[in-house]
Formats: sequence, C-alpha cells, structure tokens
Amino acid sequence: MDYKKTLNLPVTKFPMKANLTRREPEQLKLWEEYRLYDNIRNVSKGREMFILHDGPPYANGNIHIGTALNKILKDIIVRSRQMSGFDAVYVPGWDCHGLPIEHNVDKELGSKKKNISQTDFRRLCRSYAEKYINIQREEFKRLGVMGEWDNPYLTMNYNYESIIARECCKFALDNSLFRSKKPIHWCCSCKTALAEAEIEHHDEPSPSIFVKFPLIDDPGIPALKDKKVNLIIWTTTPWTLPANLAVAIHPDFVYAVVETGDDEVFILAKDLVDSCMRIFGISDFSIIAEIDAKKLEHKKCRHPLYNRESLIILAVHVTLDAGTGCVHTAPGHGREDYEIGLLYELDPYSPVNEKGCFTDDVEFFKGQFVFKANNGIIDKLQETGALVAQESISHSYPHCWRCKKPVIFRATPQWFISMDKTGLREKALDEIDRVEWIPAWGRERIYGMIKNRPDWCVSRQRAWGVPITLFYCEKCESVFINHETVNKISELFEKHGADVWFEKQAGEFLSQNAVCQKCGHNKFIKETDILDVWFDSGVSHAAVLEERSNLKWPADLYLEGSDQHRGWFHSSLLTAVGTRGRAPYKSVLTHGFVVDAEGRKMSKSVGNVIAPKKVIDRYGAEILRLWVSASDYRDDIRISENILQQLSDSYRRIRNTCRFMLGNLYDYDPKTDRVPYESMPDIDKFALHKLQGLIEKTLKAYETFEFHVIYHALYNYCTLDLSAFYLDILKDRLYTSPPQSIERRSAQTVMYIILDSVVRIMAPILSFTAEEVWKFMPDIKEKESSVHLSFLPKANESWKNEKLAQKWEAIIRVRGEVTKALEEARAKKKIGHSLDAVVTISANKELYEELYAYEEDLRTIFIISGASLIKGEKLDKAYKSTDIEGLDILVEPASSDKCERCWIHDPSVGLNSERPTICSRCEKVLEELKLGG
RNA sequence: GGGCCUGUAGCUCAGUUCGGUUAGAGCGCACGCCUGAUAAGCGUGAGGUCGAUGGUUCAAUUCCAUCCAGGCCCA
Repeated sequence: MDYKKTLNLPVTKFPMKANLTRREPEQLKLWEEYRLYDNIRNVSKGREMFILHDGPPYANGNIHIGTALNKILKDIIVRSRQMSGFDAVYVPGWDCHGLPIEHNVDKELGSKKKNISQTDFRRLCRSYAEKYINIQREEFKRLGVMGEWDNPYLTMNYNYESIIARECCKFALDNSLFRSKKPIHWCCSCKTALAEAEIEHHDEPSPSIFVKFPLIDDPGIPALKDKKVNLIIWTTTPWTLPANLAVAIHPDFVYAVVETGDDEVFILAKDLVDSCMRIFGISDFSIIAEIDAKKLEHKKCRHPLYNRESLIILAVHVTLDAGTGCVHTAPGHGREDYEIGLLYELDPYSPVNEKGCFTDDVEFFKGQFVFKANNGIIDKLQETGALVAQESISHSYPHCWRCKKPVIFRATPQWFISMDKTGLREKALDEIDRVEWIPAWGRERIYGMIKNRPDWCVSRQRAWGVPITLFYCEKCESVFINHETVNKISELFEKHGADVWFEKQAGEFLSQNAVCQKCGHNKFIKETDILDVWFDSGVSHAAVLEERSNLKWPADLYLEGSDQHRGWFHSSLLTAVGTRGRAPYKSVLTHGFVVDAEGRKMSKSVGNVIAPKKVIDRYGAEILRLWVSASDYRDDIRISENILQQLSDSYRRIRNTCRFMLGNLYDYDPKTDRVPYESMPDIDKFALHKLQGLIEKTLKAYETFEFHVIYHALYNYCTLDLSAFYLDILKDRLYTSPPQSIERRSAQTVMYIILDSVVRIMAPILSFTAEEVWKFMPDIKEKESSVHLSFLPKANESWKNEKLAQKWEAIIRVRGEVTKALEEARAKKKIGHSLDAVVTISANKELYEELYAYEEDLRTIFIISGASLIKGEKLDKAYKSTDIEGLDILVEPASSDKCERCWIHDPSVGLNSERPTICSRCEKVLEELKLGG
C-alpha cells in the first residue's frame, strides 16, 4: 500500500514561481477595475486623516531610480498609515513650468521658433508637460504606487496658476516683494536670471592676471615718497575690470611694500609676496615696509584703464589661498562684491547688456561679448603698463544648468522677496523649531540655509511660467497692486489660465480710476517677468492642501530627498510663513540618494545608472519595493545587480514560507476548525508568543518609518522562527495526524493566525504579493476583499507568555547543540536524515529539570526518532557542548525499523502483522481514517 | 573652500545612548543531509585589526582631534 496517500500533504495552487513581471500588471488591472483606491476612500470616511503631501516631480523625462525610491517610500508610508486606521489620502502632483521644458520645446521647434507667438509657445510647453505627466503617471502606477492618479495636482492647472498669482501678490501687498538692481547669475545664452538651483559648477579655463592699481593718496610712509605705489590685484575675470569700483583688503592681514627695482613699489599681502614674485618673474626685490591694512581704508587708487577712482575697502572674505590679498571689487558683478559694496555705498555698476555684451558706457570694448573681450582687456592693460603678470588656470566656474555655458554675474532689475523687511527670516527660523525633522540633523541643515540665504530672487525673464502679476507706474516706477486687482487677476486666471496675463493689456486688469499712490499718474506698466518655479511648487500647500476638501493644512508629512532642504522644503516654508505665519508641515522626512555598489553617485558619463524600468522588467516592481524597504534610506542607499539578486532570493524565501502555510491550510476553515488557545500544545502557544513580538516590532517600525527594521524582522521571522523551527517541526504533526484531529487543527489555527498577520505586515511593502496571498487564504466572513482594505495586525496581549518563552528559548539553545551533534554523526556517516538517529542527552541538574517537562516532546522538537534524558552522567563518545555547560549529547543510529508512513524509527514497527511496516501511532491514525470514511 | 551627513564581514542590517567578557543576525560562499515546501526544505562551517592615524583612559568599534573615502547642499 502507498501510505503517502494517507498523509495530509500540502495542497495549493498558489504558484511557487512569482512571475512578477507578468503578474504585476494583471494585478494592477484588477485593482483598477475594482477601483481599489476609491473603495479605500469610501470605507475610510470619517477616520482621522493622515496627509503625506507629495512633492511634485518635474514633468520631463522618464522617472529615474531616485524618483522610484521617493515614490515607493511615500507609498509604503501612505499604505501603512492607511492600514493603521487613518484615512490616508494621497494626491500626487507635478511641477510643470520652467526652463527645462522651455528648452526642450525650443529644441523641438528648431528654426520655427522665430515665427511663433508667446501664447502658442506656452501652449506647446503645456502639451509637452502633459505628455510627460502621462508617461510618468504610468511609470509610477507600475511601481504599485496608489493614489489619486485621475486627479493629480498640476502646477499648470488654471486653478493652481491663479493661486500662484494670488500668493505672490500677498507678498507684494505686505511690501515684502520689491524691485531692485542686484547682481545675479545671468546666462547670456538663455538671456535669463538663474536661481541658485539652476547653476552647475564645472572646471573652466580662465585667464589669470595680476594688475597694478596705482595709489593716488599718500599712504603716509616716508620711505614711499616719490615712489610709484601700486596695489596689485589678481583676477580671473578680466572683463569685470571696467566695472571695478574698489579694491578690498583684509583688515587683519599685514601688507608688504615691495621694491622691485627703479622707482616702482607693489603692495600685497606679506604672506603672498614670495609666491607672487615667483609668478611675476621678479627675483630681485626687497620688502621696504609693512602696512597695517586698516590704514589704507578709504584711500583711493586710480583705475588702470579709465580716468576714475577705485576705493580701498576692508573685507573679511579676502583670503590668502590665492592671488595677492588685494581683491578687485566690482559690486555689479559679484555676490560678495555687492554685499561689501552696500556697506561702502558703491553702485552695483554693471555695464553689460542681456546678451553679455558691454554697453556703450564702456570705452574701448563697447559691444564686445564679455568673455571674448578678455583678451582685448589684457592687451590694453599691457599697453598701459598695468599688467604685472598673466597665466592661464582651470578652476570651478558656475555654468547654466540647461545650456551648460558659463554664466556671469550681472546687475539687473529683479523682483525679490525680502528675508528681513517683514521678519520672514526670523519667523521661518522659529517655525523650523516647531517642525519634527527626520532624521534630526535636517533641522541643522535647513536652519543654516535659511539663516544665511540672501533675499529670494523670484523673477525670471522667460515665457513658460506664471507671471509676476504686478504693475508699476509708467512715470515713477513704483509698484501698483491692491486687493481688488488681485481678485480680478485670480478670477481671470481661474477661468483662462495664466496665459490671459500676456494676452490682455494692463488696463484690462485695472479699474478705470487706478492712480499711482506716489505720483498720481494713471498709466501703468504690466510686469512680464515670470516667477521662479520654486515659488510654483512652494505654494502647493495653498493650492492643494487648502483647496481640496479631503486634505488638510498643514500636512502631517513632507518626504523628499535631502536636496530639498534647499528646494521644496525651503520654498514651501518661506511661502507659508510669509503668508500664513506657519510652516506647512508638521514633520519632514528626508531620504538619501541612490548610489552604485561602490557608493558613488550615478551618472550617465560613468555609466553606472540603473533605470527602474530595467529592474522592473527583469525582477518586478516588488523587488524594487523590497529594495526600498531593506535599505536604511536615511543615508545614501546602494543598488547593484548583486543587491537585487540577493533581494530576489529573500523575496522567494518569504513567498515560499507563505506558500507552505497556504498549502497546509487547504482543508482549514477558520469558522469551524479554530482551536481555542487554551487547548493548544505549548509549542503552538510559543509560536503565537513569537508572533506577538514580530507584530510589536513591525508596528513600531511602521510608526517611526524604519522600514528596514520591518524587512529584517519579517525575513528573519520567516527563515528562523518559521521555516527552520516551527514549521519544520510541525510537518510531522500536519502530515501524519488525522486531518481533523485537535493537534492538527491547532497547528493550522496557529498557521492561519501567523499567515494572516504576516500578510498584513507585508502589505504596505510587498503590496502585490500580499494581495496574491490574501486571495488564496481561506475565506472568513469578516475578511475584506483586498488586503489593502484591512488593517495591520494588533498584538494580542493574552498570547504573550514570557515565562513559556524563556523555557522554549532554552530548548532552542539545546536544539542548536543537538543539531551540531547530529552533524558530527552525519559527517562520520553514522546517520543521514536526522530521523535516522536517536539521541541521549545528559544534562546537569538545572538543565535537566528545565528539559524534563518536555521530555516526551524532545523527539519531535529535535526531529529525531528518539530522545532520552539523563541527569548529570558523563557519556562516553558523546558530543560535548562547548556553549552549554554540562551538556553531553550521544547520537546513535536508530535500531528500530522505520515506519513507512511517518518515517520515524519506532520499536512498534513490525508489531502489527497486518501492517508490518507501520508504527503504532500511524496504525491508530489509519484505523481512524478507515472509520471516518 | 564652507555647511550638513555617512564609513561595522562579499551584500543588507544590529550593537556603540551612560567606553569594559571571544562584535551579532540573515543572505551569499564552502561542505553535507533530504527528496512528503522539491527550479523547494534542513544542517554545519569559514568570513570582521568595527575607514586610517594620533590622543584621553587601567581599558576605545564606542569619547576627542586630524586625515582618507563617499554623498547632499552651497561657494
């Protein structure tokens, strides 16, 4: 007879092979048809809200691995908060305006660009953004990210555009917004001001020149009488010399007066004399005096090219790293130059036009492109004898992020939001301390940035964006805006979008009797600059959180990469504090960047980029989700083929563990077969105790967003607690007992409870697989149609039993020693399978008493054919435990025959003449089965 | 150059808060068992001068300093 047929072996259609790349899209389709997201909303009505407000990715290009990381993290959080009992609405968004899209539309248009109207151009930008929104939306959905994909927020929606304009006007109405000339990064090729975020630094070859600035005033040193005294400056931007207004020296440095032959002397920082003279090729020199820098302040030099004075000023940004310690200062062409210029009341003089060419103001070089003018200027300096030395160097220089060309500093009229006029900086700093920053160092990071940042330049001279909806007086240039006009603009934008600003005349927005407050004039100029896109996304709290009835302000959480301390967290904070006095978020979570196996950043040029699509096509989105969960995202996180392969392996392990439990639940009905806790054997109670530990640990980790803790806990639970221990031991009971026996039903009850908990715990992370398992689980009345409609498990206090657990932990330790002893016997070819062995365990008194209570069960627990326990005797030839004192383990091959049914070697085998190959235990079961049917 | 952060086995993570016995886990690897979770399952074992160097200390992976490597942001 084939006794195998009398066993209860696992049966399941749940496939061992995940086939994620095929099955995931099918699952997504089912969820969509079933309208899962809407169903979740319906059942969550009235629950407390948890709002993670999405930072909008830019609507350009395909998503990259960093975007995937970000969106998956958000999804895990939203799903886990939802399953914790919140109503966790997720409204994804896109950032739609801005230079990159303009550039790409430009590129597509090519030469046709010249004949196109601004309105048509903006229309093309809009449809370009739409195209990529659709592409990215599909990519995000494919990752398993759940949200309001049918109704995302777009910064180019008419309603959104109208709110951008409204929020911008709020700054104007309280006088925070002002117009001022200030040097800003300027791209001569794009003809636009650039924000900090639009600048990249690359190495660039530059001329490096040393120039004499003859001192006009008497320095008051007798030795210098009748000498030609020159301050020597160093610059790598000769083209800024025409705009020179000052020479800066450090107040604490000592300056040397160096005689170089004939009647000429140089003044430069004492510490730099030797290195400079080497560059100048002057070997015959002597220091004839030293000057305290402070004595030179306010003295004047003559400009080396023009009949003009240049003031000597003191500045701490002067360094000894390079140059001469005397710094050429052009307040219209440099950030620090401008700042120090303010103190000395110097003009931000900037005689350069928008194309980067000198204006007519500039004698000798007018009309020349500044970078091309460098050589001419050097020649001219040579000609006038002002040039001391000339080299070429390569150094880090700012470049435009789009066209990659070097940029210049140029003073132009721009719109600024003042950081200090209305106390924005101070209020923002206060608010930072009311926000929870995760990790905590995020606070230091953004605090430092807000503390030190200059006024926010919000204007751009471009086409694709929301205009700064302000007017200024045709006559006196003072700003004109009032509530009535703001409302009118808002209404029009709401109806027609921001395009209407460019299509209508100024008068159409203003009332007939509008009059300049300052000069009484009644004609106004409409500003045509557009807003920095950081302002667009920065007001999402107003345009999304406040506008949608299913959201709330402030958000519970913002979650982005750590670059957003300067980006979106920053602009959101400023717009919210400036208009509402509060931060728009209660907490801010940041993640690191995705780097390669060596910890280096990904870049196309290095060729170490891993695209999410590649991972999905090869492994499935589930593996990418598992990767996100397995990594500690607070630091940079690595991805590589090796890492993905490893995750793939652990995924299979988790999957198979679920599959095994499903297979053993094929005939289990939780309604009728559930065994009460009190009737369970201790090992089952212990299994339930261990499960409570897992639940507590993972719930806490979800609470604190430490998903890698969940991954490790879940994975170790599956391999160690379940696969290698509980489930392995359970096999005998599950397979050989009568199907409806209490011992088998007890095991099934526990497995059902475990599987139910495990599947809920994994649902926020392994969303596809959890749903797949959920569908294969035995149905019960209360069971939701999707795991994502259910809740995370709750720890059951009454199943926690610390005392019992301690006993079992001791048994597990002994078990570890037994397996070592078995392995030793196996190596000596005494046994093969552990069931071939019988074991004698000799333990000291203490351990003996602990084990004694379970003497009958040791055989099962160790998965061997027999275990006998003796107290304190030394066993010859036994395995001596090194880890547990007084423990000897003697392994011997079982002498009895092996039961053909349960594979256990038992003396009862052969006693029954009808079934000579069967043990008495199985004999009983077979009898029972016969009676049953 | 400045601000913020990171560096524990081949990989993913623990541990270090308040310094103190042989620094843990799993994967991977090697070897073995099983063939009733089977393109599965079980077991044993080998892997770490805790980025480097100095300092404080009876004692440092843990505290301090410097350096090196890497990341983000800025210059």
